[in-house]
Amino acid sequence: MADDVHPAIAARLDDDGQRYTSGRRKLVEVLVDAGRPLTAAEVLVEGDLAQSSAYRNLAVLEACGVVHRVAGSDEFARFELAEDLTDHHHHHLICTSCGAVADFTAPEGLERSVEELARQVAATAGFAADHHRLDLFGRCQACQACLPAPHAAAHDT
Amino acid sequence: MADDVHPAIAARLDDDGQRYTSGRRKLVEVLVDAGRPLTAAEVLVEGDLAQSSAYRNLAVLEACGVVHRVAGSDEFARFELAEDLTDHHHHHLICTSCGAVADFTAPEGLERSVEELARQVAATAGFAADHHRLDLFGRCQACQACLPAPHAAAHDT
DNA sequence: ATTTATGCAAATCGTTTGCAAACCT
DNA sequence: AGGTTTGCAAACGATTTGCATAAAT
Repeated sequence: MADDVHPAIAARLDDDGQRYTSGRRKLVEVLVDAGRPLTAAEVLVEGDLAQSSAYRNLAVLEACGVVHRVAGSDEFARFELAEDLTDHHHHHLICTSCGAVADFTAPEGLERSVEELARQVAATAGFAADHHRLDLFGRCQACQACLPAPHAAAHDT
Repeated sequence: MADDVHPAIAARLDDDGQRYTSGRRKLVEVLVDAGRPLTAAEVLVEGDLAQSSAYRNLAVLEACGVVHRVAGSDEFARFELAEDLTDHHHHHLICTSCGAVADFTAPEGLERSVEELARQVAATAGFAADHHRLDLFGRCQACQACLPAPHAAAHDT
C-alpha cells in the first residue's frame, strides 16, 4: 500500500531546492518498510550510511515535510514518514517499559472532536494550532508478559 | 489554590523511603509557582541548587510520582507537578517556534472519549494504557506577532 | 555513627559540525 | 567547473555520575 511515495517526496524536496539522493531514498525506504517510528540508531543499522549523513538527511527530510519527528518516553528521537505521504492520520502507543512506539488509528468521531477542540483553543487562547498529538502510554504486550508493573505507574493518570 | 501539596508529597516520598529535603521542597515550590512545565534550566535559575542536585532530585520526584516529565518540540525536558497533586488533568499547547509549553483543559466529554479509546485499544491491541497525552502544536500568541509562519508548517497535519 | 543528600568537576552519549573527497548536472 | 552531498573524526550540549563533604536521623 502507498507504494509510490517516491515521486511525491521527490517533488516535495524539489520545492525546497533539495535533491532526492540515493541516501535519502534509502532512508525513506527504511522508514516505509518499518511501518512504525524508528530511532536514529535503528535507521543507521538498516540503511547503511554514515551517521552524520543519516542525521543530516533526516533533518533535511523533516524540514521538507517528508519525515516527522516523534517524541516517545525515552531519550531517543524517532522518525516516521509524514502522515500525508502514507495512508492516514494516526496516533501512537508508547511503551513506558521498553520505549517501543507503535501506530494506531483513532475513531473518526474522536478526531473530529479534537479538531473542534483545536478551534476552540485557537479562539480563546490566541494559539494557532496546526496539528495535534494524541498518544497512549502504557505497557506493550511483550512487557506485560515479562516484567512486573513498575512502581511509578501507580501514581499516573 | 491547591496550596498544601507538601504533606501529600512528603507522604509520597516517604512511601518510597525518600526524604523531603529542603532542596526537594524548593524544587516543588518553583514548579508550583510557575504553573506551567519548566525546563531543567529554568528550574536551575529559580531554585538555586547545584545542577546535579536539581537533576537528581527531579529524577527522585519523578520516580515517586510527584513530578511528571513533559516532552515538547525542542530538545529540553520539561517538568511539572503530577496532575493528581494539583487541581486537574490537563493538556499542553506547544509552540513550534519558541518551544514554550502552556497548560489547557479539555472539555469533559473529550476526556471521556479518550478514555473510552484507551479501553478499546487495550482490548484489541493487548496494550495496557495507563495514561494519555493530548497536545496541540502551533504558534503561541507572541510568536504569531513576531515571526512569519515557518515553511515546514505547510506540510503538517 | 551510619545512612542519605549535596556540590563540584569530570564523564557520558545522542546529536551536530568542520572539512576534504566524491557526486551530481 | 560549480555547487551539493558524503564520510570521517572531532565538537557540542543536555544530562549523568564519582567522589568527598555536609546534613539528617
